[in-house]
Formats: sequence, C-alpha cells, structure tokens
Amino acid sequence: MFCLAKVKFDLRNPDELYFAQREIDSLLSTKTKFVKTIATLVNKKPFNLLDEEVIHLITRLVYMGEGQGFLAEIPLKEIVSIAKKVTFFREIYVIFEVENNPELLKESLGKMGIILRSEQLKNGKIDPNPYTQIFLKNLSEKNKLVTVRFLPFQTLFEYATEVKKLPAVVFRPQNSVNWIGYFKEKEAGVEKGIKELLEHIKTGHYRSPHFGLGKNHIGDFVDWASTDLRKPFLHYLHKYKGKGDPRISRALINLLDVKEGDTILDPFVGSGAFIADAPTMGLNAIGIEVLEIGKMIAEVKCNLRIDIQGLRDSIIKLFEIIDGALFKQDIKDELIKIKEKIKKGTGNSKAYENITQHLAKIIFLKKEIDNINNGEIKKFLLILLSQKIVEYSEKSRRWDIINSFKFYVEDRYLTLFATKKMAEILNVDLNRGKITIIKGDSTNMSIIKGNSIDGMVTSPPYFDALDYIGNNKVSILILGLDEDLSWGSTKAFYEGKHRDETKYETLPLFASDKYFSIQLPPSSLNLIKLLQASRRVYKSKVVENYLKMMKLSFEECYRVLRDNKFYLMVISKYHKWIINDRERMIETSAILGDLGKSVGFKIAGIIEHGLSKADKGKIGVEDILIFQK
DNA sequence: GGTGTCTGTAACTGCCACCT
DNA sequence: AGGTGGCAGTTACAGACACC
Repeated sequence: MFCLAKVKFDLRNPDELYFAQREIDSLLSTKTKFVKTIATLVNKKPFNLLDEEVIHLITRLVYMGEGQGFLAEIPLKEIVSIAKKVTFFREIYVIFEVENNPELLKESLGKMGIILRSEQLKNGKIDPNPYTQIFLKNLSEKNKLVTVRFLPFQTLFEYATEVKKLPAVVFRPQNSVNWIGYFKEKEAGVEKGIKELLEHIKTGHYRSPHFGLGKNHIGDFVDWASTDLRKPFLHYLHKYKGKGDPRISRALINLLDVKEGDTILDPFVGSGAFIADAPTMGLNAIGIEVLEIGKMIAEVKCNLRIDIQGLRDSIIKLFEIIDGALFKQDIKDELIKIKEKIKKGTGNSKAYENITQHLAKIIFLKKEIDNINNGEIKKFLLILLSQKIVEYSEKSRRWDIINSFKFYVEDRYLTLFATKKMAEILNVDLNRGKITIIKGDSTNMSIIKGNSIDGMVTSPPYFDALDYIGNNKVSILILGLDEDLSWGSTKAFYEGKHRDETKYETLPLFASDKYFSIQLPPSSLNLIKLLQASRRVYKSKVVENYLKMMKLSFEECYRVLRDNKFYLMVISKYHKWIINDRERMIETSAILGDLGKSVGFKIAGIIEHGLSKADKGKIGVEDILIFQK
C-alpha cells in the first residue's frame, strides 16, 4: 500500500523539505522516500496502472522546487486523521490493490476511517465526503486497484479565505438597501465560492494563471502558485514584530506527538501565531504573554469560537452609527490630552504628525466600540482599529480612516465567516479546543500545575534583538496600554536597571530570590565575557539578564511538562553582532540548547530551516530545538 | 570643568521576494 | 523588467550622568 504526499509550497531549500518530510514521517510513523519529480513515478507500479484522470490529478500543479513529494509504503491505518493534520501537503494519495470482493473493499476503506455502504462501491469515482475521493478500477477479474485522494484540511482552510477575492464578494452588492442586506449578499457570495472551490478541486480542471480583471473563478486563485497560502484563519490580523510563520505553527504541533483533547503551551506566545491553529486540530492551548498588546491580539487571533451572529449584528449596528454620525467639537479637551500623550509617549514626530489628523475619528470609533457589551466582540473590533492606527501612524495617509476601518472589519468578518463555513462542511468542531491567554511571565507559571502539559511550542525573544512594541506605540497609547511602553522591547525588559530593588513591585520576576544564585552554563558565560571584554558593558548586562531569565523559564517549563513530552523552540541559529569592529557569529541556538540541558532537558533533535520569516529578514537560518523531558 | 560612560532615538544599508 | 516594501539591526549623535 503506497502513500504519496504531494508538497504544497515551493520548498527550494533542502532544509525546508526535510522539515516537511519530518512532519509526514511522524504522522505516518514510518520512513518516507523523497520524490524529486512526481512525473517519473508514472512509469512505475502501481502508478502505471492508474487511469488518466487520476494521473492528471496527481501530476497537476506540482512545484518546480527541489522536491515535489514523498512516497511511503504504509500499513492500513486511520489515514483520515492525517488529512486533518498535515501542513505542507497539497494532496495525499493512497493506492492499494484489493480482491474483487465488496466486503473486503469495505473493510479496507473502513480501516482508513472511510465508512461506505456496499451499493456505493461501484467502479469509477466515489465522493464519500468533501475532502476525499475514491477511484476504483478493475485490474483483472480477481483484483481491484483503489486510489484514495485526501485533501488536507489545512489546504482547504487556506483556500477558503481565497473566495473573498471572487467578484461576488469583492464588489459592492447592487441589491442591498441596508447593511443587513449588504452582509447577507456578501455571505451568499462566500458560500457560493466555497461550493465552487470544492467542486473545482475535485474535477482538477486547470485554470491558467493570469492577472487583472479576468479572474472570476476560484480556480484562477487557488491554481496559481503565487497565491499566498499563509493566511488562513485570523493569521496576519495585526502587525506584531516577531510573529511566526503560520506554516510552521501547525507543522510544529504535528511534531509534538499530541492527540485530540491534549493541552499545549506556548510560554512566549506574543501575538499567538504558534497556537492559533490548535482549536482546528482539537487541541487546547495556553499562551503566556507579558505584553498587554500581544495578549489582546492573541486573544482575538486565537478565538475561532467567537459568536459570529453576534459579531455581525454588532458590526451592522456600529456601521449604522458611523453612517449617521456628525463630528462635534465636544471632544476637544480629550483630543488635546491624547495628542500630548502621543507626543510624549512615542517621541516619534513622524508618527505624531501622521496620526493627529485622524485622531478625532479614531476617538469616535473607540468610544462606539467601548459601548459594545460583549467583551469578545469589543476586543475583536478594538484590535482591528488598533491595526488601522498602526497603519495610519506609519505612513502619511489622507484617505478616511473610518472607511478604511470599515473595509477591514468587513474583510476580517468574511474571513471568519468563510472559516466557520468550511469548518461546518468538514465537520470540524471549532468549539472543541479552548485557548487561554494568560498575562504573565514564563519564569513564574505557578497557575499551571506540574506535569500537566502535553507539549510545548515557542519562539522565545532573541537576546536583545527586538523592540516588540515598535510601530504599535501610538495604538498602545490610544488603547491605554501604557505600561507596555516601559518594557516592550527585549532590551528594555532585560536591561540592568530592572534589577533595582525599588522596582521589584513592577517587575516581580526580578524579585525572585533565585535570580541572584542562578548558575549559567559555560557557553552562556563565555558570551557574557566576550561582550564585557569588548567594552560593550550595557549589552553584556542585557544578555546576562536575558540568559538568567531564560534559565528560570526553562525550569518552569520543565516542571509543567509531562515526562517524555517535547518542547519545541524556534530560535535563530546565529546572530551577527559587531564586536570590536569585527562581525562575529554568535551561535545563539547552541547557547540556548545548553541552557535547556542545564535544567534537565534532553535534546532529541535539531531541525534547521529557513521558513520562519515570511520574507526572510536578517535571520537567514532558524533552528528548531527539540527538547524532551 | 574635563573626561569617560551610559542610554535613548532617529536615520540608515543592501538585499530579496513579490507584484504587475 | 522595474518598482516596492520590509527586514528577530546597527550606527551616529546628543544629552545625562559619574567621577576625579
């Protein structure tokens, strides 16, 4: 019995391919074979026995990258669960021969999790559900060749958001007289698009890529390789520095060896990218985040359970208020106050200039959103407004922020609507997995019981690298999350002055008695010494504090994780720092590996890859450290 | 007061992927 | 094929502060 998994992305880097292979290996619990060119398989058994239609489906839309797929010989098993999990694969084909006996065929398919009635088992094509196709062919009087084609759920969720690009959804509905009619027409467009999508994928009729207005069929979007498949669910909802690539978040969870109902933890959750997919995989997740803005984004991004009816009603109500609003001058004092606050708080004159002309409208929108009773819906809309504030403070934009906000709200609502519709069709229970975001710091996770977590994924802050609040400053001030500003960057958070005893109340982590007696491993101490010797005193202090905090965090992670379970950490392989006028490669991944080992973790493996940053910034190579308790 | 040290902010590089 | 956006950073510079 053969299983062919066809790669979805153009993974040109061998490391990335290895990552994909690792994922499918661990899910199939077998070793798979790399396939460079899928077309060459066609000459070999059992592929040479397949009908043209199946060959067409297998060979269509393959990438011209390093590799096009992976092949494995597997025993009969619950393969449907694999379709629910994989990240990197466009389609999965299972091919096997079976005796020409309906009962035996039924049994074999049953073992894979496909339940069919005898009268359904006619030769030709069977569609038992939206993500499975079965092709039956008589090889001889005795034998049948069975091909089962699975469409991974992740792929279908990614495609679902593409239906928003169809004309029926893009253009303003002609018939609607009010907002309810407007949204209903758009929703109908999404539903029609999803239906068309599922049909299209099954027929395999190729739509050639072209640009511009010619696009009016879903195939024009999903068959075209440059379609951005990294934005399913509510990923990319809000700008956040250090956001992980959604592609790896699901892949990492697949490497954790967890099952439905388990609980995973991200101790440095940030804006939530690494756990946002958990509910669609039937997992519970806990995220720990120290910044309020990160926590808020994560809460919205990870909340696929949100009451969508209520959300639409609130949006319509808000839009009606916006339409009838007259801007009065009675907020003058408030406006002056907030202007002053932004000027002082950001110290960024450009952002100040850019945003002040829109401030009255922003305050108006914020007030109206604050009036909404439902906390989840309020937070959802506040985060969308925050994203607009960030955009408008970065660039000098003249067009109306209210219109821009309305379009954005509509877009995100329809994304959510499409996701929920697709989940309904695929019978995925979005309410099953629960995500909790806790404001706190991972050096003290006393709220979490020991040995209670089934797996952990994270991308920790990288030494002193990043200002996490960066462009979000103006929005943080307007939303009133002021405390974020004082420790929003790794640099500020880990700098020496926070060890000042007078500041213990504001930063409890440094109050820990443990802090002063922490022993660091030699690789950490060497880095600190190197920095001290090069007169970079400030940086050496920051790095020392960072490493000590990371050690405390490792200890906590070790405590909460179950025995033998995994902790995956995505970290840059090295940093290029200029020390004594010379560029030095600091092996940051090795240093953190040693730190993990010093609290008792084993290193079960290291996967090198270049995927994590969507558009590859300074960090060229990332390591995934696989710690095991 | 001179000198060195520390700290925060704005301005900036060059490359790469994406888009049309 | 050319334009554009953006980067898990660095450097220059100015001002604050520490110490003699």
